[in-house]
Amino acid sequence: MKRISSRATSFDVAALAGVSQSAVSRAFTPGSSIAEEKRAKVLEAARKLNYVPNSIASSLTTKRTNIIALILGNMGNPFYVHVLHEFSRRLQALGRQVLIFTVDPGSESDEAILRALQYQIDGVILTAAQLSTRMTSLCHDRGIPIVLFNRYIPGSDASGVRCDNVGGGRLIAEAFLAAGAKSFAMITGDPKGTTSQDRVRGFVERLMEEGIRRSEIEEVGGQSSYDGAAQAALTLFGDRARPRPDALFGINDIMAMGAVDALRYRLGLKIPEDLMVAGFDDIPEARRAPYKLTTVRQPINQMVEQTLALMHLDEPDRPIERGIDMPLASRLIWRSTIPVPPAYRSDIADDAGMDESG
Amino acid sequence: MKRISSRATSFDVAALAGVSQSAVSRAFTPGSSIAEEKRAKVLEAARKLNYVPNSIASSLTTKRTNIIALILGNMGNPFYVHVLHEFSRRLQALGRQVLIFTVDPGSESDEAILRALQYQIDGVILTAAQLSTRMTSLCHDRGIPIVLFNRYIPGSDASGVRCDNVGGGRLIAEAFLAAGAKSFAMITGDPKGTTSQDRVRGFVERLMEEGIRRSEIEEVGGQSSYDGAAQAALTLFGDRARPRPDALFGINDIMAMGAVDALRYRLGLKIPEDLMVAGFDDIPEARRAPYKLTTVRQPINQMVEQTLALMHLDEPDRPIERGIDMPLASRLIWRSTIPVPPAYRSDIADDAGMDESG
DNA sequence: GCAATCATTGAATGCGCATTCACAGTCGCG
DNA sequence: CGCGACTGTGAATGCGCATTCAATGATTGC
Repeated sequence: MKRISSRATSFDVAALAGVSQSAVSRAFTPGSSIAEEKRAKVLEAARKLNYVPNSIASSLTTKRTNIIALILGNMGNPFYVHVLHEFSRRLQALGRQVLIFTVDPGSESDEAILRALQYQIDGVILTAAQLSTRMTSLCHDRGIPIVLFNRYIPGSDASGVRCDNVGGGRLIAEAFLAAGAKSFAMITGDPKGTTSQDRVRGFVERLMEEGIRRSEIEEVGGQSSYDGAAQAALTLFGDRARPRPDALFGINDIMAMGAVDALRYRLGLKIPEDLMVAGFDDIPEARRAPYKLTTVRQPINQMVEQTLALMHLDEPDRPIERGIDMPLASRLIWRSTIPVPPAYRSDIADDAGMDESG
Repeated sequence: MKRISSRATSFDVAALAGVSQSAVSRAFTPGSSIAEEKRAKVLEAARKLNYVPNSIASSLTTKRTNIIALILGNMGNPFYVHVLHEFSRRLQALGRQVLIFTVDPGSESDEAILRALQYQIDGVILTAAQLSTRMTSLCHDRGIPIVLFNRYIPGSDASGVRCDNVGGGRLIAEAFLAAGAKSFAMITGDPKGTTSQDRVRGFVERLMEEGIRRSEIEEVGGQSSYDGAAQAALTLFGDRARPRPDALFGINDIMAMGAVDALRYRLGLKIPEDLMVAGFDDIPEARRAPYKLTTVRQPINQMVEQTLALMHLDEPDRPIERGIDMPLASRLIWRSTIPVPPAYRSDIADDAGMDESG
């Protein structure tokens, strides 16, 4: 059995193939000037030696690692898992690698970004975490694009990609109103996050247009999780003495699901008969039989594409766009947690799941 | 506003601090020989220049990148999401970075491993994907440990970490029998995976000990997903003409959940009255109110620790253990999809969720 | 048929850092 | 008071590769 040298270098391959090291490098670099015959010889030698090019070494000279840092702030929310999956797929297809960092929901991402910078990453995608201006400029000074996913930071240099959360909130208010709701409640998430704020704002805004006062809309904040929302639902609806609102907006699907389960199984309420509920995101779980959640669909694939476009990985020298924020349109998915008013009958979700075009 | 040089190098820092480049390197290397006073001077200069050490460059000399490749074969199963999260947390705490690769469930991981090797990763963790012997030796020849998570490959040099799936399958058979079940069915997953095979084996083995013949145990394979299992459940139970088995084993929780929903909402069956169901894994979703799934808990944290131990990241020169496979004990979590027999009353899950000790 | 162009090629260089080596002080101990 | 044992230090080197540069032979155009 042939003893194979572990970690052969381009020089080893060059020696075996009887060519220069430059030639080996060229053989593995698409588009470089090398005779097809010679390239074949090099590849053959490389195969014999189990040679694997060292990307780390090459990135020393090229200044590109093809690594993208993905910072995840809330893996407990399936929405972000879905996002991770989508980014992973797309970036792999583009020949990029994904370096993962998980941080506690809503906490600072500074440490993670610092670590990422040490690895000379080509870009940063940030979900559900705070971003300091110091880190933003640290990245931008180095020509590293940083994109906020599903959030934006007012006044920040960092660009962001998100859907129209205000509009989405309005859609939900609209749906509740159309279904005849008169009194309203919300379970909100991270109060520092613009995502939650905007959804609330759109929702409230629309209701106020109908003459409902803000003070009449009950609100409870919770941990941005299934359990947090279940807890919040109990504090909102557990008190039998108070009149019960007849519509509940869960600020995202996973929280809406937590609320739905608490309402049904702990308080014995019927949805939508006793109470209508809506979520936001349209995660795959939202359409499962126990939930059939009426919700607003985020155009994940569009958002992912937009994010990649903002990073313009193919033109690394292009100056980074600062502070871009182009909200994408979202749309309402009618299912079963709000009675469907006649005018909307044709909109009922066929439930092919989250669709590709968004 | 001070114009900050982008990407200062250790030489820049050295110049500003009035020391040699070696000193800068030492200042950032814990445990190296440098006077505290000088280190402080270096760090001060580094701060002024926004210097971030280049891990890529340093790994060229140290031969360690502190990057671990994590190959995920089935992100649709929350179990693996949980696993990813756990690895991410642990590895970050150990000062390692996680490079993610997603591959289609059950497909070859060769391409992903090859990409990982280019980045000179320090180790590979593989979940729910196939592994060729060629890749195994490619890694091992380079001294890179590769650990299979939640599976093993008979005859492979790669070590694996998993729970006692055979024993877990037996626990479930046991539970069904204790609850008085007489006829049985299974929805199985990836037929190539030892995990599914072993669970089936233990389950069938235990039933056969009670005189039940293998041919009497109905089995349908499905896509290893919620939807795949829902589909499988309909083919198993949709035929009203045949006698209905009174116990169904879903090979993992996400599939059991898909089956439960299909049985309840499509076929109108009551669980556990008409039919008992069990899953496997004990994912966080399993304990939610609509499911309350009786299942076998995998000791995730133990498994993660075991995996890290097998990679002995702190002793990179230690030879790699080949073909290690030490199944960890699993245990049954009683919830509501199997009627709890009197003898087991004290075992009912308090449902604090997946616990830390496993 | 000859000069000008072009496609290939290898030697040399540098990317940013850790590490080795030799050397200058310091200290301890007899 | 003196010599070995240490500690701290900087110059020099090399990690594995891409790239530049100059040189070569091949090809084209006229």
